[in-house]
Amino acid sequence: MKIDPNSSKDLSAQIAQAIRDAIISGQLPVDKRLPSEAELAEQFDVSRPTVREALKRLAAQSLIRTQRGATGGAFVNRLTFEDAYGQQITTSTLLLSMNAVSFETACEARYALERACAPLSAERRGADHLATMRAEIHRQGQPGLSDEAFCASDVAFHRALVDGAGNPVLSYQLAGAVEAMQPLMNMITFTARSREEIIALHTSIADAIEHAAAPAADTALSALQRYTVQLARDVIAERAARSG
Amino acid sequence: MKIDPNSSKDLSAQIAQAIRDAIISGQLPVDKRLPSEAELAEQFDVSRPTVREALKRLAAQSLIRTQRGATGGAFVNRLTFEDAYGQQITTSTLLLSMNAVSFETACEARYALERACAPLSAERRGADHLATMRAEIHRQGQPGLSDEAFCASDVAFHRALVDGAGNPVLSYQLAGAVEAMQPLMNMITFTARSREEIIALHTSIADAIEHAAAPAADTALSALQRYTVQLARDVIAERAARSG
DNA sequence: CGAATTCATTTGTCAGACATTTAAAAACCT
DNA sequence: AGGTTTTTAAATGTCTGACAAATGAATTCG
Repeated sequence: MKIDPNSSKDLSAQIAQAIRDAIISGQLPVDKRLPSEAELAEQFDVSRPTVREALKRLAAQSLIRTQRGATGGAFVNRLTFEDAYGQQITTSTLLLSMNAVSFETACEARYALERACAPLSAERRGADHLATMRAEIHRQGQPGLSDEAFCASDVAFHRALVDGAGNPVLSYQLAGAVEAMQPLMNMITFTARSREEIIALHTSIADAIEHAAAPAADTALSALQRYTVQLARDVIAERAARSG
Repeated sequence: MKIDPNSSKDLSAQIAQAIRDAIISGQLPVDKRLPSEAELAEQFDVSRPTVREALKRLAAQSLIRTQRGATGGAFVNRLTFEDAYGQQITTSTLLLSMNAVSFETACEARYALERACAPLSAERRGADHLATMRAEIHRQGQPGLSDEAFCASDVAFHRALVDGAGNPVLSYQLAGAVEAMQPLMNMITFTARSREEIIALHTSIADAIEHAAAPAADTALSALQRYTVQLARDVIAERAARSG
């Protein structure tokens, strides 16, 4: 393999891309051991620190894992759904916080995706998913629950709804949408009144899922979306009034 | 800032996490310049190569960018939707190829999400989105089109449908689902007969979007999903018969 | 034969050096 | 004085060489 030393990119970036391409194309199968750092350095005709920087780039994307010792080295990592969840959540969170995405836009995307899961969840959810939803609703009604705990419970409720669809690819896609919204949601659920309303809507959703009533679930989710957006508008308007 | 040299993790991983947390929490705003590598090395009490490995990890996630020269350094990067698309596509592709996700599961997730976009797209799509969809349908009918080109056109068609919803967060989420399916789709669209059927369904979808007929779009998308799944089943069955 | 030890391999970390890029400061010429 | 060229300083990019630490395998010893 060869690397262009006159490219605009770093050597380590080029090497990382070359290895990444080999992994994506299947040339390097899962659990395959890469050559040692010294061997890679010789193959690419660069120094070991440069190879190491390339490997760290790949490790940051969970594409490889490394092990020390005699039989150690860098191995192609099987990307698990859990790894992917984490990356998706980090990326989605930063995307929303850094790009001035309006609350309504984020909310619309989230509920559109969630409504897509609802019919599948109504059809297939297990007893455990329903039990989780009920338990989280109960927790949300506890007096003295902090805003952070309420939002975490809210996330858990919606995760259970999504997981009920029994499709890990969908769960992965939704993880980012649901969890990345949490910081934004934190701003608008600080009054006791809004909690009551949200709990009532959650109950409607759980009822619909329990009775495999997909249209009712869709209706309740739409209502929750409308209510959430309205709350956000009120909060923003009140803030503007107070500061203006 | 301090780092635990006895942790199970690499020093560079710990340092990367510390800086990542600072970015996510907002302590380090967009375009803020990080201390120089030499200063970071002193602050964390490690060597410069270790700091560099940490920075490369962050660069791999598009969290920072670096610039050489007198006023250069590492800057907190604004994560663009485009960057996020790319990461999402890479992650989704590997997730599907490494985890023995069934074609049907992936297909279900993709069409569930796409059907979630369709009503919004029917309501809001611009003339450009519709024009793109029509142009791609026309291309798909050209004789002598390679399988790869047909699939690329298929992706472009569905991207236009999704982008028509006018919600960048949705487009971002769907990018992974649609593009990651392309390698899988490549396997099943190699006969002229299947192309005709797919083109007919694409036309139904475009018609529905043009006339803001959300239910019709949903029906056509469902039909396309069913047809795709059936094609995949046939292809798999035929392969089993030929090899068995 | 089994347990302890040695050994070789590989990643993790460090120190120091030089190359390259870049913008600002200084010097210079008109 | 003004504009151009040169110099300089600061920062990242890369290399060399070395040592530490972990780990499995080979070896030695009881």
